Amino acid sequence: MMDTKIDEITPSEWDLMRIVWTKGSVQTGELITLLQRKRDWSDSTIKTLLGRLVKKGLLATTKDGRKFVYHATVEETTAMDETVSELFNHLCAMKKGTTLAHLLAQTPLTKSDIAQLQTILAAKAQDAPATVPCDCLPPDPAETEADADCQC
Amino acid sequence: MMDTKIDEITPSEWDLMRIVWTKGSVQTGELITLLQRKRDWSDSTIKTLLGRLVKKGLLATTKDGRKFVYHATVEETTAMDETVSELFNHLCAMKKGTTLAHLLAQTPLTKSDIAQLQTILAAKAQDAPATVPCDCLPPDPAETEADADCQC
DNA sequence: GCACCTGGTCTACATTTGTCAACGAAGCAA
DNA sequence: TTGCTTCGTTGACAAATGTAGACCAGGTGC
Repeated sequence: MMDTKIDEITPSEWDLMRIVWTKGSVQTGELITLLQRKRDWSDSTIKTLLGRLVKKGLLATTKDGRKFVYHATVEETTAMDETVSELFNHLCAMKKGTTLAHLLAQTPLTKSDIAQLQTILAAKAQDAPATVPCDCLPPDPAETEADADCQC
Repeated sequence: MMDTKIDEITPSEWDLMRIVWTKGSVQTGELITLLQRKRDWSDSTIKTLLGRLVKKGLLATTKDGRKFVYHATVEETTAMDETVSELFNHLCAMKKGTTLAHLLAQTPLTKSDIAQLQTILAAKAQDAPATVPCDCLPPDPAETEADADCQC
């Protein structure tokens, strides 16, 4: 049961995937044309990437005559969510709030996106803690629950 | 002019950096002790990573007697902001809102983080657009501003 | 029917990342 | 002072990534 490792999409692969997601399904030729408007890659390079994505299980193919038609096996939003969550997991818990603020400020959002975010925040505000401790230092097995060293 | 490529911190390096950021400055020994509580790495591995981080310009050293004391050359929040922004830059503009919602929902935030985010959203709500178009397809040079194909 | 495209597969090679072991110099402890 | 410990430096090697050429097979145009 080939579990697609969504969180291992490389930067180059994102460019490919985005085209596939947006078009729904594509054939090599079209993909190459589109991608070459953005990236200065040779046909070969794109074909290689395509092959690797199929091997990784992120793209699947169906035969159309003798050609392949590629389509994504995961939703774009799922991939985005997982990738972003994965990154956040590696960051200091205490500073995520600030980072999110930075991110929100610079991301173009629609009115309805904003409304949705506001709803979520309002709900979280209910039982939000006063502090979220830094989790950058691995816990000392020989230490009682007092986060001795963290200078955050 | 050695510009530190913040956005090229590898997962392993994040673990190292977080300790340095949190402690302010560390010596090899302490760093190794702390990291080994979390990662099953040999001393060698950690020393190599340390060396690479110095070479990348993310860590700087000052001599304390004959040992080195390592300290970060960029702030943790700066690194977090840049890395996260960088990732977001590769994602579909139209779907960022949903991804942010997902992220906000699952990230522990303090009351003041939430308040800050709410302020930002309130401000953005003022002149937020009704839609943010998908930017996954590279623009066709021969096409007039009509995003013909985007099925988003 | 033959020459050409188009697209799939293989091989290739440099760089980066994940992991280490080995070596050498500088202190500290006895 | 002699040896153990600590730390910095090198070299190494496998896997992943970025990038591309070569080659082969099935259609298409004429």
